[in-house]
Amino acid sequence: MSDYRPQELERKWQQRWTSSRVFEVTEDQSRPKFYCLEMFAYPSGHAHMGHVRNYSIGDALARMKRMRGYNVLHPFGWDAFGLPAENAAIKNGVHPEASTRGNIAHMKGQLQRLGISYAWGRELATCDSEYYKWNQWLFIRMFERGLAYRRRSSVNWCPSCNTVLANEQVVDGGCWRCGTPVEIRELEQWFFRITAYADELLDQTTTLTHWPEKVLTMQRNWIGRSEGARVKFALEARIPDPGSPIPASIEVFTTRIDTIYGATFVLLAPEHPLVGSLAERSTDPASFRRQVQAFRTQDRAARISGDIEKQGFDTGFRAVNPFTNQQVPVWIANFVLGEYGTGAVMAVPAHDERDFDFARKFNLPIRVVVTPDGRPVPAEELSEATVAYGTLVDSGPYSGLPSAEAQKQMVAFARERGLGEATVQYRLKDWGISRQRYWGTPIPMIYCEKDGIVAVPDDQLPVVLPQVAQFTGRGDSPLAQVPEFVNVSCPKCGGAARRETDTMDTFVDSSWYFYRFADPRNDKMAFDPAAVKYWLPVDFYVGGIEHAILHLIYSRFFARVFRDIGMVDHDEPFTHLLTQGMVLKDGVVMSKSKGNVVDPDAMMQKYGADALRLYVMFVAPPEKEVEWTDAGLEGSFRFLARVWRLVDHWCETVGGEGVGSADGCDSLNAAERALRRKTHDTIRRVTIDIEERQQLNTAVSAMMELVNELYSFSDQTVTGGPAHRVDEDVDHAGAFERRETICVVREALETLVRILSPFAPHMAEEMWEKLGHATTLAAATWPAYDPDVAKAEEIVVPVQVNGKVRSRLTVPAEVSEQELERLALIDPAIQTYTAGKTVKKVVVARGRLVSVVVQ
RNA sequence: GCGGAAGUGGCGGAAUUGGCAGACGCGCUAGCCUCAGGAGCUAGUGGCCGCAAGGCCAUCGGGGUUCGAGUCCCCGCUUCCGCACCA
Repeated sequence: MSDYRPQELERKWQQRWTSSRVFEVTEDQSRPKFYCLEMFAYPSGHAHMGHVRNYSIGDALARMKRMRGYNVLHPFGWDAFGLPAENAAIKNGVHPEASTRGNIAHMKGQLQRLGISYAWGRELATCDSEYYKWNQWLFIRMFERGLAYRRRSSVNWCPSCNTVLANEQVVDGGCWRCGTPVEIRELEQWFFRITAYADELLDQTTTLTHWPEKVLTMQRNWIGRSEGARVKFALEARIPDPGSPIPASIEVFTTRIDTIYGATFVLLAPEHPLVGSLAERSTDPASFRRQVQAFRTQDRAARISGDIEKQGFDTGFRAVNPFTNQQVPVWIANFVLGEYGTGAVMAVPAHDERDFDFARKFNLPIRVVVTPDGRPVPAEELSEATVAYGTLVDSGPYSGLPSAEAQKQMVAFARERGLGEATVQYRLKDWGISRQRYWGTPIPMIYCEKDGIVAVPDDQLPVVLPQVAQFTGRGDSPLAQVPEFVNVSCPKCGGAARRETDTMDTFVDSSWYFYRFADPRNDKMAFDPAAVKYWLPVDFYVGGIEHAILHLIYSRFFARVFRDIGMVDHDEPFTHLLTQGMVLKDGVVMSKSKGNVVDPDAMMQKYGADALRLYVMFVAPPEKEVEWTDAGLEGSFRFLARVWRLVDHWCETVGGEGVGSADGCDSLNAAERALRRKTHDTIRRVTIDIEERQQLNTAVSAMMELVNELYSFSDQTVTGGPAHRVDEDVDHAGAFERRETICVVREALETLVRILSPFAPHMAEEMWEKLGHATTLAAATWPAYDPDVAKAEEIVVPVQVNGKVRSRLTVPAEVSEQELERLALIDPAIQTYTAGKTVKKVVVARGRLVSVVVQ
């Protein structure tokens, strides 16, 4: 008898897996491939429970699929560039490269102790020039195609991180990383034209049938397509014209052109390009500018704290509603967004809540032009805006038309007259990728006085990140401090030029790493298209919901870019997405600042990696949040110890080479048949739970049931089952004379060990060995389920009378419906309820239930 | 406000197509074993009534469909998540 001591045996099997290279793969055409991927890790220094859960889930699937005969690619890597390493450098002077390498080494050790079946031979880190060289290569391809471009723009600036943020990285008005309120700055920036793919990214969400609905919804909302029209409102010519000419009209964007007869004023965003000219020509330019400035500064800060009051002022200028030909006042309003649509809107107070509030506050006219039934309603009767579609009233020739039809005709009219046209607006904006930081991929561009913006020639890639000794945290790009980096000769004219000193957003790195895993050591190209064609798309991708927008939309964008430059032949990179829930402690996310972190290393030290893995999969379905409890982990440990004792008890008796089966035994007694049935039914349940449902918690439950059954079987079979043997240490081997018992138990144990191996691989290997197998379990075959064996011979069928269960019939599984009905009606317990009453109806659900209705 | 998901014992959670609600585990109770137990084994564990057999009530609340509803439909409540002045 030996006790379950996970630590030693886990080390043993980890070493064997490494030395036998069982998890390394090639493009084996003879087997179906399966690409199982967990989101790679930022090397923060320590793996946390979220990592443990993420990788345990992925590993269970990878190991199971491998045993099912798939050629499984299961790689891991490091999202190694990023701000924390650089901020640490500013604080304590350790170079980001050094701290990152150290963190990777430590975390890799942790993951190896967890026993995740990674193909470590394919490991990559994005901070290696062998990797980021291809970021640069791809950037240049995008530049050539107009998908990467440079422009001056207002950008989100985090004053704490001292760098720019993409729109996707601004959360509640603050930095996604540190929460500091975001400021607006004007900078020259590089952008990726993700909007060129907006429609495709939106439309193809419908093809992602194995993605969580929640993620698709979030992406759809983020892209935010809305169909409408741009319409020009002519500016009144009465504007005095000292100085520069100004546009003759204001273009507005609207989704409700059918309400244009109710457009009684025009609103401009404080950022609208026309504002300067209007100020200049206004009666009091100084006051005009002061008010605009107040709105501009107010905007961001106010948005963080929540609602802001609607404010605005009359510019004094007038525009003409092109449908009514009436003059309407032009106001500037703090709630109109400069970056959406045209930065100008036609205000229809009767049919838009915001415009209604604004009109009421400033006493502007309201006109009702759409009603549910086409009957006019006086504006005075409105207590709030009516936003719904209906029938037009007081709308000239369009009166009486339904909204939808009116929209069509009005757009057509506007187009004919050159007043406007149908257009589509997106909430999605181009992806700003310039970062004024050091620890990232240098943008491979050169600025020449003569030739302008010039790409670094391919044969000069990579542009290697230079060594920088001092990290000051000042707001400018650290690379600008390195003259030998900055000063280059122009690749075109050879004259003096300077390099771009910004680096790329690290989300660029993570947008295509899953392709690189297919061919990670290629030094001629980003990846061999043939290797990617074999492995991609990723069959199963596991990661946190926090990447629902950022990473997952950028990756879908990059897949299309690679497709359009001819390197991949699919549209979508991830077939099946599983977003695992967070691991909480005391109801909140574990974090150092809250002091509620449970350290995976400590848990592995105490209970072993297998128990930890099993626990995080058993505690709840993968996508749910879970609350960490030590007691739960102990329970999982106890279960493994229970399995251990069971196998320990039986192994000498039933062990042997080759996988055993009870197929040949045809003289099984009832207990043996029952155990076989449970064994095969467990295979069925666990297989479906992992492969089809990813419901890992119920897979574990099923195995626990089998173990419970094996214990009772042992108790029935021999005096002193495994329980007693612990203390008595008696050799019972001689007690088993029945060959059938040995066959059935062996089949059950070999099944159990194999289906448990995706969850507790080390212990499963050890038990597999104890059962007499010389080859590694990691490469063993998943047990086959025999439906005939799993089928019960006898079933218990409940019988209801008027909806309440009154009796149970034990009948042969093959029993007919007629026979079931007959048996139910003659059952004494049922007859006590039917006596003296009329049986109105009997419903038989074959194999499930009999329902008798009496009156 | 808009959009999404979900409400089941003391707790985490089960329940194929509408078919025995509460699998499995945690916790708790009792017994056995033990020098000891934070080990192991056995049994019990939704509520109420009952000595018992058994009965009644129970899946957020209220209606409905059905022989039969946690599951389907309608109304309402609550919670969580995402977006949020996007015209």
